[in-house]
Amino acid sequence: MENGTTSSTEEGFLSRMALNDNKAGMEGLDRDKINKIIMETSKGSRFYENELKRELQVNQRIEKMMLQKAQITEQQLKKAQAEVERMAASMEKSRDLSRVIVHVDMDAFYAAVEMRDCPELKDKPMAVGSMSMLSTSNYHARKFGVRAAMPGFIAKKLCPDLIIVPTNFDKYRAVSNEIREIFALYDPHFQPLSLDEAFLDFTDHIEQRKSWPESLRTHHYHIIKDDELTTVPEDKDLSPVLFEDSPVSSPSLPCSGAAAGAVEVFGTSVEEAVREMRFRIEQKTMLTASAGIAPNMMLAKVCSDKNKPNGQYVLPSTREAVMDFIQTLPVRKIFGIGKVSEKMLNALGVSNCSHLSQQMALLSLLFSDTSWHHFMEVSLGLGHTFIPRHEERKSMSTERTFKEMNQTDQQLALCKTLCQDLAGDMKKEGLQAKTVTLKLKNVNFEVKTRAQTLLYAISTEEEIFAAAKELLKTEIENESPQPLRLRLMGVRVSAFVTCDDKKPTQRSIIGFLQASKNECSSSNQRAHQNSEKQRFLIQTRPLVSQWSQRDDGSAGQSKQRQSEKEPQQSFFQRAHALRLQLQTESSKSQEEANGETAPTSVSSGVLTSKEESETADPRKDDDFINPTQVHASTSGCEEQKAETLTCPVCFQPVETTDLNIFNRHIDACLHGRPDKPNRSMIVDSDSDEDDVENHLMVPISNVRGKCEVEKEGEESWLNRIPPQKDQFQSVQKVFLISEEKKPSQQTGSCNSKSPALICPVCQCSQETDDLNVFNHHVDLCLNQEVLLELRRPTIPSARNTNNSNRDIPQRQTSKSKSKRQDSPSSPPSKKAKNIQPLNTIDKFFR
DNA sequence: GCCCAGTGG
DNA sequence: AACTCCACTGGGC
Repeated sequence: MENGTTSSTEEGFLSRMALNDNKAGMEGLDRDKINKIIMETSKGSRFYENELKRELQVNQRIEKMMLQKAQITEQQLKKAQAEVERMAASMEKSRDLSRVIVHVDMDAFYAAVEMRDCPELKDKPMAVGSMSMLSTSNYHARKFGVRAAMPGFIAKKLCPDLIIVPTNFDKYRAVSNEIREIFALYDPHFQPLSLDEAFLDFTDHIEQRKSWPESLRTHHYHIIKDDELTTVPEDKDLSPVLFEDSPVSSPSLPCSGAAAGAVEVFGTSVEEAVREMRFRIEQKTMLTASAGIAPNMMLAKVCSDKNKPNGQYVLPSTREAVMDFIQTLPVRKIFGIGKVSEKMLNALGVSNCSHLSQQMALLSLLFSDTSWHHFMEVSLGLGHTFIPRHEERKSMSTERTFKEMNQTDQQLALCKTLCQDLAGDMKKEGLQAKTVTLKLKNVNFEVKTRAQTLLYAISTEEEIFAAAKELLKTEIENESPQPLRLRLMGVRVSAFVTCDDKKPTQRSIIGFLQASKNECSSSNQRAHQNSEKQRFLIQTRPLVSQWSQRDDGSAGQSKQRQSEKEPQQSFFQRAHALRLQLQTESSKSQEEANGETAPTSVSSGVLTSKEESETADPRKDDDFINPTQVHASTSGCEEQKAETLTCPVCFQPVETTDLNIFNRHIDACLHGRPDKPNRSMIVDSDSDEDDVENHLMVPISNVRGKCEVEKEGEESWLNRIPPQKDQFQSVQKVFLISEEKKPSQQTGSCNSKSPALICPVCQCSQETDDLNVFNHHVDLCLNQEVLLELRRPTIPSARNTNNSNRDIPQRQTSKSKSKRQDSPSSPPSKKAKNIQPLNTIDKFFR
């Protein structure tokens, strides 16, 4: 704790190479001895030299930071302290202790699987991997300092008797599927982090479990017979104890002798439920798992490590328990704080979480807003209280390490092979990408990446290689006349644009609702399937609102927003932005009513031969918004009277200019007449999330210069928002473009079966798979919880102060940024009691 | 959009 | 003699 991995600085530096014993089963090792062996084994290698270099860079970073620290004035610190306290208070208000989050983690997973399948290994130190890298080790080996992410040859030095078993991922995947089946029994929306761990939300299960009869909580012991699991709870004995020094599996169970008919009855508490889950995992796979139970994900993750292996730890859902727990927690235990961050924090005298809160003012001046906000949450024991749903992958890559390769032809050939592999993988998932990135590592372990974004999406080996080859050639030329001396090459693709229905991957409502603009809208795809009529492609442009920006990973800020493409907005961003928009509009509706914002006329304008010819172009797949299209589509618009708005549900004009009223009408339509065919139902009786999305989008478009267009019996709305008039700089466009794509490009559908739906606002599970009903519920939640808060007039103005500058003198800037970030819960709180749910949303957005 | 660095499994 | 592969995030430019 005191000097974690930095103890071996007697060697000079290289703390980054020292043993990281921050892992279960590695307590009380002779670190100095182990580090000595590690260093001696590594010294002089190119790898070591490179690590030395990187260590130096980190040290320079720290020096720079200390210099900054030295320049901080008392006054600045004071001011920062005030800000920190304000922030802490507002975060405190967001504390939600009502959820029961569980993190499950298999014990030494790969190693355990191998030991199970080869019992001779059970008593021996073993690891899974190769001489160059280990994936994991058993607890026996950990005593020697052998651990995951350590090269095998070093491990062998530490433990000459170590047995290294090659990885067998197919086997691990199979076991993983087995345990996931069990996870799903407790939370169908569990979130896997890797093959062997997952987050589960037990809240609902616990609630239901209360009324379960004993029979539902009774489980049989299984035994092994002829290499097969049977459920006969008799005779034989099964002792899947993998770790000699770990408590006998489930100490509370009647031990394995398992008298005839051995059963175990589990209680109704959380602990019992989790114990039951672990019991089932063990019975099914003969492998043990550990679990952490806590009110949020951050804490649950830490807790699962607490009683590893084969144990569990409950952190009571009280503020006191949480705060006590957090105080002594080493910062390195926090997910996201690795060796570099730890070292930087250590340099500031911060090694555990109580230091974290003590030094928060200082940290707020030295770290980025995102960083110190995260620190702050950690120090308060806050974390995500609901589990985000699985999202679409963002990139796909393949890379290979090899002996020095310096021949150009070899390098090109390898590059081609990589592209081939990658194209194969992309095909499996039906992906098309626009960005190709080449990764190179030279023999000195220096890594370079070179990327190129194309105007259109690609997927074949030839296409990828064409881009990768150019990147590679450039690097070769840059190096010439010296040869490029490589030890690794990789190719990655990203900026995906397709959506394929071959893989009905289990996606959450959020995932479904996520609009990747470049994707074919599946509702439209379905529209094509369902009606042989001309297709419509509804295109959206990103809504850029301050708040919604936070969603895309909190960082990218403008990264994605600035680019004209890939908005990747979540359903929530949209809903949020919609409310924002409605709110603004509502307050301005008077002015607008007098025609100042004459609706920009847009019309189907349709599709002209030009369009049609464009569809033949592969680029068309991008569905990018082409100004000429926009323009073309404005030709035949009919302006609608300012006094009426057309309801996208019932298609009736609503005589109002008050957008709140209008919005209520829409809600009423959805709610009061769920059976009435609405737009989404027309498009697709299978009603998927994109339809919901469209429902949400349409009113937005109507809000501003609305213009209804009729085309072949289907309505759509097009509009343009003059950005200069939009105080949020929110832009929402819906374009109507005729599509004549080849069927093969259109048939994609992002799945259709709705999973059980959980409202991201109130987090209640909604007993419906009707997305209109669900949407209505979300609408209500948003209305109640968000709209009210959004009415506060201070929010929009924060936008203008959006310079990101983290120098200390610019504290002001940083503050306004942070103010913006926590604005949902900052002071002006006549709605104080509404703050809680808002912060939940806030979390969601991160 | 490009690139590097950090993190975790 | 020998230090992976993959995905993602954040920040600087």
